[in-house]
Amino acid sequence: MQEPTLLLLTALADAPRHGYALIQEIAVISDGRVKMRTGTLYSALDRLLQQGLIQVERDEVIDGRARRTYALAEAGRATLAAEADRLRAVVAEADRRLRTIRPTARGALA
Amino acid sequence: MQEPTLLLLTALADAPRHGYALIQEIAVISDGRVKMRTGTLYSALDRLLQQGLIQVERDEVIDGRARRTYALAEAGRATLAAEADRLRAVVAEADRRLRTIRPTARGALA
DNA sequence: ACGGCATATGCCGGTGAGCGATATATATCT
DNA sequence: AGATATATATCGCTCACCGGCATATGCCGT
Repeated sequence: MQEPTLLLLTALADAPRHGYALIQEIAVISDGRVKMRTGTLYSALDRLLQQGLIQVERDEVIDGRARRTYALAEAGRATLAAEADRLRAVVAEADRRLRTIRPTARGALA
Repeated sequence: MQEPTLLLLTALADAPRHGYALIQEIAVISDGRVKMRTGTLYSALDRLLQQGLIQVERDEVIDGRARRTYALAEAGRATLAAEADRLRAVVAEADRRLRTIRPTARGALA
């Protein structure tokens, strides 16, 4: 799973949201660093629907504009939790190794 | 940055290693879940060299077999640290949201 | 009245990482 | 002799991501 997908599932974890709201939510989550393009968003939503990780919550028309709201499915919830666990482990390992004194690297302290 | 790349940089964070050793080290880091293919490995190493994130530590011949050892460059160390920070934040956010009671989801408590 | 911005969804083509397969070569173990 | 481990390298396919484009409405400022 790549980061845009991870961010999408994360953005849906606490509440259902529609496409445009997801773009804004992801900007907030990533502290403004990630501005997801609609090409990425809607193709990812299609894919995640296909995989059963998310589901369509409802279709509405607000002020003449179509709005489709997506919700995280149970499978998506489980997938996100598993992915978070895996990444947490890798990040912890990276931190541990970055703090290690490097035995043979040029210019190492030891 | 995708996960194989993250794992490669992590595997080089504590000590320089050659290609084949990296495959094994990544299997250890990922608790046996990731068996990196040589196609992924060597093309990634080429790319990371190109980007200046890693460097060639030395070339040797051990028991008649060529062996090229790679080391994490300073830029790679910084990149890995930054990536770890970013991922840690996203994972924390995912955890927080997964623990949140969902306001409007079907069957939600509230 | 008109331009620009925000809201909102959707498609299309290019790029590039990842991956499976394949090739090559040596040493060791059975 | 054959299988397994060590070790590097290349090739072509696929697919997620991304930039760009298209479409449409509502709102705000001038």
